[in-house]
Amino acid sequence: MADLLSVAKLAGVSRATAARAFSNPDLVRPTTRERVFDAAKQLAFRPNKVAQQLRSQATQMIGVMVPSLDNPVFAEQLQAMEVAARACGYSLLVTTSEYSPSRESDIVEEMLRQRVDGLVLTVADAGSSAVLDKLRLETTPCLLVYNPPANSGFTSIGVDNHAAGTDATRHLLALGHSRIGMVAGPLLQSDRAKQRYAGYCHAMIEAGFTPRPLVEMERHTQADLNSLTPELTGEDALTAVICTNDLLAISLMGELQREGFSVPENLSVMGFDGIALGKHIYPALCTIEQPRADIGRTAVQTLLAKIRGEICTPAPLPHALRKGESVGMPTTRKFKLGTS
Amino acid sequence: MADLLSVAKLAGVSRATAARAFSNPDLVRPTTRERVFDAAKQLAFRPNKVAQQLRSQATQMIGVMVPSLDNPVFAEQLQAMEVAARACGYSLLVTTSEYSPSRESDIVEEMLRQRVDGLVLTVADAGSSAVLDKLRLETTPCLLVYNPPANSGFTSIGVDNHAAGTDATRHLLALGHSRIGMVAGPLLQSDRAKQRYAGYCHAMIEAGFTPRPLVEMERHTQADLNSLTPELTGEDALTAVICTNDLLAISLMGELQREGFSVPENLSVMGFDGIALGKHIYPALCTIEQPRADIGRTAVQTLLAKIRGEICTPAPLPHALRKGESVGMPTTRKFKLGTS
DNA sequence: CTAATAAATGAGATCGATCTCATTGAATCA
DNA sequence: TGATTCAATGAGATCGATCTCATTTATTAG
Repeated sequence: MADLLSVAKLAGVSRATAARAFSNPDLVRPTTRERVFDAAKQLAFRPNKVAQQLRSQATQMIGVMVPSLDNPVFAEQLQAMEVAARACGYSLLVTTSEYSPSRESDIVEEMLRQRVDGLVLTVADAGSSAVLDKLRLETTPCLLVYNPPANSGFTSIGVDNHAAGTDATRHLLALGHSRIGMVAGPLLQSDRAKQRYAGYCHAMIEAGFTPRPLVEMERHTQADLNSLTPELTGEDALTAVICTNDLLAISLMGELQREGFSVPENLSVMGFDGIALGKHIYPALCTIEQPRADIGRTAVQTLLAKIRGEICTPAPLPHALRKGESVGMPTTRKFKLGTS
Repeated sequence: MADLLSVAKLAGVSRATAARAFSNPDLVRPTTRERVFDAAKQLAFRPNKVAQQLRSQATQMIGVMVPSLDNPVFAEQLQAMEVAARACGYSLLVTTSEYSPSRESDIVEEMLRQRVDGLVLTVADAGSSAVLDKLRLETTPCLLVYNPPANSGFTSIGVDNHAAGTDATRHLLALGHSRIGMVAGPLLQSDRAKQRYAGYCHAMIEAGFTPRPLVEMERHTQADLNSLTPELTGEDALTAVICTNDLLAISLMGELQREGFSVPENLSVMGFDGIALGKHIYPALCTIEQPRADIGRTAVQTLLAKIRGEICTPAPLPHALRKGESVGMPTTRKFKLGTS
């Protein structure tokens, strides 16, 4: 591939002049400039970013790490980040940790070697994370997304999970539910889930009810009806559940319907995240919508500000309750498992 | 950040020796090597990939362009690619074209400047694509995903869309359907959709029925019931529809149910792609499953082979029919729109 | 104990672009 | 016309790692 030197030779100028023709055209006499451009076109010259990056000590690349792109929450956030980054001339180096702390460390090390200008991470657990401990010692600007800011010492973009959990619960309480449960994925996903659960507890107690223990599913994104069965039978059977993410909620609804129960008549189901698909299924998923696009955009903008050396600590972004058909008033209609 | 030179100085050796201690340890006397490693640790030395890339003329980076990460098909493919690439020591530079041809060109140019070792693209229309015309003149290895290989002159990873369309249609025919329609997103998404439609026509004719025209929705991922209404009423109203992607199918099902119709009793709905969520909703989406993870993995492996200079033209990957509750036998149960 | 061979190391060039500083050339003024 | 100033350009260093080739040091053989 043609380099600047060959362009310069063909144009009969020095490398310096050829470089200037591109980076600082005003400093080059118009006729000379044109000769350089012509030469560049003839040779199909394409500037080498790697060389520019080495020289300028900046890559204009942002390293992004999310747990998994199989979950639309992260995919949709990434989509927004990509658009925002490209608009500012930055590229995204994308990796997935698959919720593995050791992979998290490897990935970040790799990205630092690549000299990304900044990092946007969603870690499994911001409370106790080897990567974050390591990053505290580094100078590369760094930002968390979705992870609660508490204790980590890092700037974090996301909603107030506690308040969101409270709001979700209050919504159900307002409809008359009192036997409300909460379902989460495996513990790994804990930090967000914990805060949401805390918010749930807060709302329950506030309303004079006793919070139930968090029910843990084995997978992040797939509900297992059996784990929930005990909570759905007996006198104080649940009338509503809140899932800590939408995929869990959607698959739970599916399982229920598949077993012959109906949502929300037998059980109201709420989700968390607000993935686009939730609106289109039937019954439409009632959920707490995180402004995913906003989060992605804000993450990029905040990080770029940090890279420029500006100090900025963005406020939590507003979440919103998205109503949906998956939640109704509590009914007396009894749940009879195994009768389908 | 400490560089090799400072490490070398601290260890009392030349840059060459310090470099060798890492890249070719056997050539360095053990005691010297240890001194270098110690110095590296003391200075928190972290090799600079940018410099290595410039020197070695290889970035170990793959440029990836997909239309949008809001569609789980692409997100899931990307997830698989990321895992496969990292396993081979490659990183992914990820971009989204948002189905815009001009953005496609910009992105590819950008990635070539970044000197990615190869490109994996899903273009809007492989038949008439400015990017592909440009890439034909380049030497950077390049690969299409999902785009049908026909005519483009590029290696392409994906399923046989024609055969898949035929299989989908035959499945419905076998259940007794004959009034089968097909629904697609806007024309942009044409190349895949067209082939699938052709497959549908093939199967219809083969069975002695007249294919219906392709119904186009305004959005890629959201069905609009009104556009379909004419096809659902009257004597020869459809009993089944095939959507050219799962999101379309899922939202169509939702719309139908929301209007008081039931799937599959009033209308059988099939999708195309096989996104993970389709299995969990109710009724579970009957669809043609593309081996997304396989596609991602194969794409990476094929591209890496190309980068190594090997010649390889992978066969189309096998698609599979995923049965689901969204498809049933045709019933005489009449469709009455506006009666809900 | 010296010559020959092998092992270990260093000096310097290279990848491609860009920045600083010096130099050339032209234009302006006295 | 000679001095002064500014525009235009070039030479060379730099970013950080690595490769080639030459040189030094250690090892073995004769």
